[in-house]
Amino acid sequence: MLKEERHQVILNEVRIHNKVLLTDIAELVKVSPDTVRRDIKELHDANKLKRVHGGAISLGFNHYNYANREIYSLEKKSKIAEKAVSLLKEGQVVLLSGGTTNLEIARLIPPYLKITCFTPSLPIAVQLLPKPNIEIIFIGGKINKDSQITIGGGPIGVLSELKADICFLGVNSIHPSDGVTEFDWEIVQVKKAMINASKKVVVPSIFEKINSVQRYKICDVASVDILITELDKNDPLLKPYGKNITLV
Amino acid sequence: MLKEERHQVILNEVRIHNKVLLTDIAELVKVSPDTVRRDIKELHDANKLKRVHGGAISLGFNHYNYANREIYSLEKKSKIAEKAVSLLKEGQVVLLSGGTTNLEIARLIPPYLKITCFTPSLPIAVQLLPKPNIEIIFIGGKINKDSQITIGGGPIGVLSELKADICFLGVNSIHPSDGVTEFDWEIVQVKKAMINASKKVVVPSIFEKINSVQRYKICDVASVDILITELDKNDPLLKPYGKNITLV
DNA sequence: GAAAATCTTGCAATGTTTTGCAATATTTTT
DNA sequence: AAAAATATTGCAAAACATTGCAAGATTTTC
Repeated sequence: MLKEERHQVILNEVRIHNKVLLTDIAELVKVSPDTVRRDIKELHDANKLKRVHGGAISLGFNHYNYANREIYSLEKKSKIAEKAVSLLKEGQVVLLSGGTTNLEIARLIPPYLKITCFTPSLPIAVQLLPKPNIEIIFIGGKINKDSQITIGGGPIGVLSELKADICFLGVNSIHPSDGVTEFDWEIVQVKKAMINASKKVVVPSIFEKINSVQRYKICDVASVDILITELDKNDPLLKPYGKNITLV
Repeated sequence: MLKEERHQVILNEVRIHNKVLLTDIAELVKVSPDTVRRDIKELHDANKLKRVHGGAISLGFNHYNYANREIYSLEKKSKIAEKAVSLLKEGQVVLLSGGTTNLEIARLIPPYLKITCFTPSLPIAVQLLPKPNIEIIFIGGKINKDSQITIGGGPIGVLSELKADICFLGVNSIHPSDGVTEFDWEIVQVKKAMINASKKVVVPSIFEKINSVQRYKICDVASVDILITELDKNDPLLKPYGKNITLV
């Protein structure tokens, strides 16, 4: 049995039971306890579980990692969010996907601006709550705990009946020829529905972190109307995107 | 059982009851009192709880940040929420309306209990988020900023297709002859839909505050299966409710 | 493609942590 | 102040972890 396979077995057990006993795994996959120990040590170092005397337990119990996931890039994020907010006009129907950049946008939306915001993101809804002039419509469904957005048929159904003026689509990866991609299949489905549900698609993203390709495709670059980054719109790095996209 | 697990059990008990008896834990997890003592000592050193003679208490417990009256009502609320949580069984589909008592229930749901929670309440969804075994379905729609729950056709539509095992219905007023009443018409509609969407309706409420009548009617007392209050179930004040309702 | 370097795994010797018990001290209750 | 409950301490057995090592597998280098 390959090491990778054992790792998957261990992580799966942790996922199901929130813990594993070292001896149980050793017996289950028929290797020495030493090997399992080394496996657990590796997974611990990779921050996939917490190694403890006698086995390992799930990280899950105290994970509030969403809030402080990427503090260092906050400044760039604010810059992007400011540009994004400047696109908003009174009376618009705005669709906000999840993600920390969109959360920052939500934070910066002026409280006196009368708009309607649709979102499947729990933190974004909470962020918008105190702004008196913003009408919030939460797109309900099953909550994905990693991304803290709703996924599945529910949200997709709601989105199919919506045509928002503008959509801020938080993305993990964008590439001139491979388009917008994502690593979670269910999130891809929601984001596809969001694109269909909007007249205009805006991607606000830290350029440094997004010029990459992930497993599943959301859409072509051509489906994106506006790309907002921390860079100047004339920056040569953005040249490959310039033909079909408005840069901000 | 791993040491880390015991620690989680202890912290969870402290979270729920604001205190633990050393002997109770020893019996619960079936180890010697000495071991529990050592566990509590460790958790104390890690500043997770306060070690005291005979067991441990919650850190926040003696902070007089609240007015006395609020602490008083918080205690009642916790008492009610504890009773409510004890009704839950693994695998159930649970419907939680909004309100502070239900928020307290959400707080006390053990993180290792595998249940599915439907809720239209933003704070309750956020409260449930870190509990790894709970599947959260947010009932989407337009958010009412006062109550922080979704209202209108969206939620009512979703609820019409649901049959939950149990519904915790937060209420403002209940009266033996006038039934359950509410002052906001839109919230009434959602709560009516919740009652229809559940096999069993539980009303958890501070008795002192609810024995009153408001503008709009949600349902008769007969539609409520279980009434949970801070009072003993044999308290004469509850007598008028006793005929059709199980008191807890 | 062969040799060298690296990685993986199980074993054994040694070190550490965990746990329950018993004897003794301290605190709380009556 | 005595009785009861809880804490502390030291100890020993068991469980678990660490380290170094060697045999075999895999990858890299030439």
